[in-house]
Amino acid sequence: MNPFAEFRQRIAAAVAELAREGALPQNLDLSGLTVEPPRDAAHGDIATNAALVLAKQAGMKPRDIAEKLAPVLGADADVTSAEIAGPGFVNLRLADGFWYARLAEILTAGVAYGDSTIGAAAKVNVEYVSANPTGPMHIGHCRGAVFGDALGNLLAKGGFDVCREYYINDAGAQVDVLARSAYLRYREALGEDIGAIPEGLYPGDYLKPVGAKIAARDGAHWRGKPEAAWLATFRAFAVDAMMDLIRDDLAALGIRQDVFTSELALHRDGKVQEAIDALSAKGLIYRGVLDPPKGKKPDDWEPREQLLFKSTQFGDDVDRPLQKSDGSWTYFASDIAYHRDKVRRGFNNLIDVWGADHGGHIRRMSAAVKALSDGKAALDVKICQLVNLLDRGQPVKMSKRSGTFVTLRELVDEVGKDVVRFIMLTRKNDAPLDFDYAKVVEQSKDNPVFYVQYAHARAHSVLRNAAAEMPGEDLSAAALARADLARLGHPAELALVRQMANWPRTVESAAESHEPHRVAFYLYDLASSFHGLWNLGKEQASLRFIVAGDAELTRARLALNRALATVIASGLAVIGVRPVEEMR
RNA sequence: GCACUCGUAGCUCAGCUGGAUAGAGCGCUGCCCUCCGAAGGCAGAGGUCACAGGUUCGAAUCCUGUCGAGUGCGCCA
Repeated sequence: MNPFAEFRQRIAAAVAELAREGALPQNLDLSGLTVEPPRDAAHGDIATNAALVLAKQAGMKPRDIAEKLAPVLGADADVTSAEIAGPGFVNLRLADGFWYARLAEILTAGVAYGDSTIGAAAKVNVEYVSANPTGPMHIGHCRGAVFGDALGNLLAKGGFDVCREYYINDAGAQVDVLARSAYLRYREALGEDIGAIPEGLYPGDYLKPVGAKIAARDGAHWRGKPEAAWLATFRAFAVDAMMDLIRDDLAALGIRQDVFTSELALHRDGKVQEAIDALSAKGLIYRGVLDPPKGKKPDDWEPREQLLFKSTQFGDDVDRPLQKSDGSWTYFASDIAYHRDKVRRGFNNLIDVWGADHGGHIRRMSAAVKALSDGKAALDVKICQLVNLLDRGQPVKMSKRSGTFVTLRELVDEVGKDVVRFIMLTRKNDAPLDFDYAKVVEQSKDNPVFYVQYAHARAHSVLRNAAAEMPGEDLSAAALARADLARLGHPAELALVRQMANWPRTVESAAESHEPHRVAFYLYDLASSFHGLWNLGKEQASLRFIVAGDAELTRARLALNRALATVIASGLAVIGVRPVEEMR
C-alpha cells in the first residue's frame, strides 16, 4: 500500500462528504490535491494542501475549509490527530498501529513490496543502448544501457507492461566500413601480410576472429574479388558477430533485451517508404529548399531541393530532410519508420534513451511520433550525459583511434557489474557523471554502493547472530510478521518504519517521471537511517536489536531488520544490483 | 546566430512535478568501540537557490529577460 495514495482517497471522500452535507460546494476539482509526507517530521505523518487548492473554487478562506475538513479526517480510525497549520495545511498524525501494519505488510510481501498498479498494465516500449554494431561496447554506452534497463525494471514494478528494445543501425555507411575491416582480417586469416590497418577502417583485434571464421567457412572464395561481390556477405556476417559481442557485453551488465529491430530490414521490407507514404497522405511531406543554418559558416553550402517532413507543424524549428542527394533515405527517415513500427505494435508510450550528442534530434523525432500516431502516442526521450572516467581524481585518457578506449567489459571486469550499475544511477540522467575507478571500489561510506550493501549485510548479520543465540526459533519473515510489533516504540524505530512505508510512493513517482536515480537516492537515505539506528544500540545497550531476556522485543526488532533488508533488496532489484548478506 | 540541457554550501550533488525553518556526502572542527561488523554514528561551522522582473495565498521549482557553462545545428548514424 502507498499510504499517501491511500489517504488521498480518504481525503477526497471526506471532501465529497462535506459537499453532500452542504458545507462545501459540489463538484470541486481535486486535481491539484497533494498528499505528502511533511518535510519536517514534527508536522506529523501526512500533510495535505486540500484546503488551499479548494479555497479559490469554493470561494472560501483556506483556513475555514481546513476547519471543516480536519474533524472529518480526525474521525478516521487510523488518524490520531488532524491539525491545521500555516496558511491552511491539514497535518495528520497516524496511529502507530497503522505503521506496524505496514511493517507486517513488508514482511508478507517480500521483495514484491512496492509493486504498484499505477501502470495499469499499459504497454510501454523502452529503447536503449542501440549502439552501432561495429565493435564491442565501450564506457560511453554504459550509462544509457544501465539507465534504460533500470527504467524498464522500474516501470515493470510500477505495473506497466514493459518491452525492452534495441535498434540495430545496420544500414549506414559505418557497417560498410565494418565489412571492409572484416575483409582485411579475412585476408590476414588466409595468410596475407596486411600490414598496418589503413586510416578509416576499424583497427580493433576483435575483428580477427570474424575474418578467421569466414576464412574457415568459405576458404579463399572471396579473395581477389571486387568489393561488390563480397560486401553484403561480409557486412551481414560481421554485423551478426558484432551483435553477438554486444549481447555478451550487455549480459555482463545483467541486461537482456526483448526485441532487436534491424534498420536494414526496415529498408528491405519497404517500411521506410511506407512510413513516408503515410505521412505524405497526411500532407506532411513536400519537396523544398532549406535555409542555411544561421551563424554557421556556409563554406560548401549550396541550396538544394530535398524531400522534407513538416516537423515545424509539431514544434520543431525547421523542417527536416528525409533523403540524401543520391536519393537514399536519411537516418531520420528510417527512424520514423522504426517508431511507426513501434506504434503499430500497440505502443503508445515510447521511451528512447539517447546519448548527449543526439539532443538535437528530440524535437524532430517527437514531431514525427505525434504526426504518425495522430497525437495518440507520446515519445519521451531521455538523454544520458557523458561519463567522465577518472582514476583517483585524474582523467583516464581515451583514444578511439589508437584503440585504447576503455571497453565496457574491461570496466565490469575491473569493478564488478553491481558497482557499475549503482554508480551509473547516482546522478540524474541529464547531469554529467564522474566515475572514479579507485573510489567506486572503496569500502567506505564515501562509496554509496558499499554503504547501501553494508546496511543490507548488517541486517542479515543481526539475523545470523539471532539464529545462533535463539536456536529453534522461527525467524522467517512470515513468523516475524506475527511478532508483537507494538514493542517498537522508539522514535528512531518508528521513523525507520515510516521511511520504509514510503517505498511504494517512491516507486510510483520515480516510474511516472521516468527517473530511476530516485531509487538510488532513496536507498542511500534508508541505509543512512538504519546505520543511525544501529549506532543507537552502541550508546544504549537496551536499543540493540537482540535483547537478552526479552524474546518478544527481540522478535519485533528482528522483524524490523528483516523488513529493512527486504526493502533494500526490493530497491536494489530495480537497479539490478544483487544484495549481499556479508561484506568481504 | 538558433535550439536543447543546466546554474543550489569551499567541492560533488539531491530537492518527491508549486508548499511550512532549502537537504545529503566530501572537506574542516569536536566527540562516540570491555566491539549485535567503528567498513559505522553523533554534533558544529558553512547557502540573499546565477541575476532582474512576473504569475499567486505561497516560487529553488512555472513564465520572460540578462549573464555564464555544456551539447547540437542540410546530404553522420
